[in-house]
Amino acid sequence: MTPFEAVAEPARRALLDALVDGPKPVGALCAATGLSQPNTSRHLRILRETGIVSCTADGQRRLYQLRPERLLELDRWLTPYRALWRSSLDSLERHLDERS
Amino acid sequence: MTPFEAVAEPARRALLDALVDGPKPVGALCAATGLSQPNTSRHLRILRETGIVSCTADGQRRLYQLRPERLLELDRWLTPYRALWRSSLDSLERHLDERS
DNA sequence: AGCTTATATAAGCTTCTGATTAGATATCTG
DNA sequence: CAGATATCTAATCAGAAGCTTATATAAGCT
Repeated sequence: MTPFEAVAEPARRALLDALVDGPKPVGALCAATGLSQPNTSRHLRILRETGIVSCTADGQRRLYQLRPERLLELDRWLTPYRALWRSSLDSLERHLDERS
Repeated sequence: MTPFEAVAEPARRALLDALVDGPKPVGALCAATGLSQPNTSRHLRILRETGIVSCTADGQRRLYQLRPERLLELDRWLTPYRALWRSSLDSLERHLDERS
């Protein structure tokens, strides 16, 4: 799965957002997102197979951790569009400047 | 539809990529992407309803144009992750520095 | 007006995706 | 070992999404 598709699902974005401040076990992710446990596991698996998170066993729990490198693909894809909206911001600024 | 979902579809990314260098009519977008005409129209409609492209009539054709502002949402969402992968790049650099 | 080109829409089909329920596996604790 | 806890997997189902074919609309041309 592409990172684009992985991140398109709101539940998965919620999981990722919950992982920004460090690794967490599945239970904590259920609590943070309100997803059912099986559903959490399913989405975590998708994220894991996409390479966006990794997981390490910790006794009876599994700690999930962000592996943000793959999100670089999103960032790279955005690059040409960034240039565009910068230029539209610029023209907005020019417009405002002209009016002031 | 969120920009995340809009951009998750490869066909729609292809359409957007084809629009980076300026507005184009539907026919040109079909040719550029290899999508069938009805399919192109369908995806363009989704992009239009999401606010990522706009369209203006030009005689019998319709010129589609990027409206990249909504993609800013993607960029903003990426922000915290950017910080993370920067720090992992930093630690990679430190690692390489130590070895040199 | 009649024909052609450009685009949009509708119907139908198939495939995919997400949620739930139930059950399996493994670890911990007493 | 028995029971409890944490997590994963499988089965099932409903709804969404994409593609194709066929048709409609509208603008241009002769």
